[in-house]
Amino acid sequence: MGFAETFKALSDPVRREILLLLRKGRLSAGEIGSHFEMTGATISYHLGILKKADLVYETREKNYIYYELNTSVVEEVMLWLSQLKGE
Amino acid sequence: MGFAETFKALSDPVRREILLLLRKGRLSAGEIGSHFEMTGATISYHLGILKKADLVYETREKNYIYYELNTSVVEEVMLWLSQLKGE
DNA sequence: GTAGTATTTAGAGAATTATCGAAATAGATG
DNA sequence: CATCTATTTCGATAATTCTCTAAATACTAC
Repeated sequence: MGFAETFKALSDPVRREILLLLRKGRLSAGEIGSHFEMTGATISYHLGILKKADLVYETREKNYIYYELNTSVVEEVMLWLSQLKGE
Repeated sequence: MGFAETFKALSDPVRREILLLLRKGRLSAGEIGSHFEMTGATISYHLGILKKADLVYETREKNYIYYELNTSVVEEVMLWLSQLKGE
């Protein structure tokens, strides 16, 4: 939705790391979790925040939920930032 | 320093608003504060965070402390974000 | 339907953050 | 130096955030 949610979502190092992981393509919640020393519940919490910020979206398949980057919101953030420099 | 501090600094709506105010040029702490319904102490707290994140710098003059945008860090943030999209 | 795997939701505690009022610092001016 | 203005720092509190464990949901496969 608004920038508030997006910037908030980007402000956590775990969530930024998740976004970086997703650069190479979609991953299931479990695969994402395996990169961190945290419970699945905590990862799910972070994924929920990223999802609410529209930074990722999910696709359900079989037993899994796959997460994928949504770069269009990244663009919007960059646009917001660009108004700080020059113009 | 690191992105952690910068993104954290950007994650608060008051601080983002302060950055927008500074687009038009430097402002004293008091002038910045006059745009918000908060005590000077709180504004000072936010300015401290922006300063630590290198998003603003201060110049002291007379009785005042003026704050000014530091756009170079904004560039770095945009660079970080750009790695999420493309390539 | 039962059992098993993947993930989320709920509830709770610890840590961090935003805010305030009051006191402290810095500089200007009489 | 005494006082006034601008700003920050301190100590405390309320709110938010991150993390966990345990329980719930969703889907698969037998």
